[in-house]
Amino acid sequence: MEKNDLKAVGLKITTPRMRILEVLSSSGDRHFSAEDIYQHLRDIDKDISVATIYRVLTQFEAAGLVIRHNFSEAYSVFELNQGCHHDHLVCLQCRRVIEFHDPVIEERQDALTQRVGFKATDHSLTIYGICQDCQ
Amino acid sequence: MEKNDLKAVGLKITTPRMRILEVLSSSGDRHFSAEDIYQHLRDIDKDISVATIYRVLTQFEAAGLVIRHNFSEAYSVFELNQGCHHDHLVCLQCRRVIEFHDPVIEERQDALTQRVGFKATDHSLTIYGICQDCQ
DNA sequence: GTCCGTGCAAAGGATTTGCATAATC
DNA sequence: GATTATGCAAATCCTTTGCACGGAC
Repeated sequence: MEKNDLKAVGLKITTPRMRILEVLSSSGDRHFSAEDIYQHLRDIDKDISVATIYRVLTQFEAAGLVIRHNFSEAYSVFELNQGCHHDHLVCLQCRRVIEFHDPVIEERQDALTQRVGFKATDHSLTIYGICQDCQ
Repeated sequence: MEKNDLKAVGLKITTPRMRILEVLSSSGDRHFSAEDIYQHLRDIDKDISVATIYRVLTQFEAAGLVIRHNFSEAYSVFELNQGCHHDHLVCLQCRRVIEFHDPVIEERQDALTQRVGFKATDHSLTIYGICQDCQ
C-alpha cells in the first residue's frame, strides 16, 4: 500500500506524508489544492501545518508521486500520479475536474513537436466551461 | 489603429492604456508578463505604475482585447487577442512561446465536449519542453 | 544518537485595493 | 465640471523559508 510508495521514492515514512497520501487517494474527488488537503485533515482532527503540506506536495511532485496543475485559478491543484496520462475538463461553476484521454490528440501533438524540432517534456490540455450538472 | 480598439470596447483613451497596447503589439515577442511590460516602458522612459498595468490588463481581458495565460510559471502572461485561436509551445529554457494551431485537435475537443454534455467556453493546450534553438 | 521532518511565524512574490490626485470627455 | 483613471503604498493571497524542536531509523 502507500507506505511502499514512499519507500520506493526514498522518502521516510512520516505521519504527515501518510495523511496527505490518504487524502489524495481518498475516493471521490481526485484534485486538491493545498488548502483542500488542510481542511480535509483539519475536519477529522488530524492537524497539520500548511507549510508541511506544501513541502510534502513539492517532494511528491519531484518524486513523481503527484502532478501539479495550474488551472486558471491563482493556486495549484494536485492529483495522485497514476501513470496514465490524461487531460482535464474544469467546470468554472463548481470547480469539478473531469478527466479524459484522447489518443488522436496525443498523436497530433507528437507529430507537431517532431515537425518543428521541439523536445516536449510535458503538456497540459484543459478545457474550461460548465459541466452537465451545473447547466 | 489602436485608439479605435479602445473606443470599440468602450474604454477611454488614456496614455497608460495606449502605451500598454503599443507594447503588446510591438514586433518580436507577443507574450508579456505585467513585469515585462513595466520594464519595456521603463526602458524607454515612459514610466507607469505596476498597479495600472494590472488594472489595464484586467480590463483588456474583460473586453476581449487580450488573453491571459497561466503557463507553469507563478505569474500570468498576456498576449493581444488577434481573433484566431491558437495553442502554445513553451520553452522551459528561454521562456520563448511558439504558437500553433491544429484543426484536428480542435475537432476532437468539440466532439468530446458534445459527447459528455460539457459547455466549453475556453480551452488551453500548452506543450512544455525545449525549443530547437536551446537544444 | 544522528539526521531529516515538522511547526510556527515571518518572509516572499504576484496581484489587488483604498484613497487622494490627475486626466479624459 | 463630472466622472473615471492613475499613482502610491498598504493589503491580500498563495507559497516558501529560517529556525528550534521532535520523530524516524
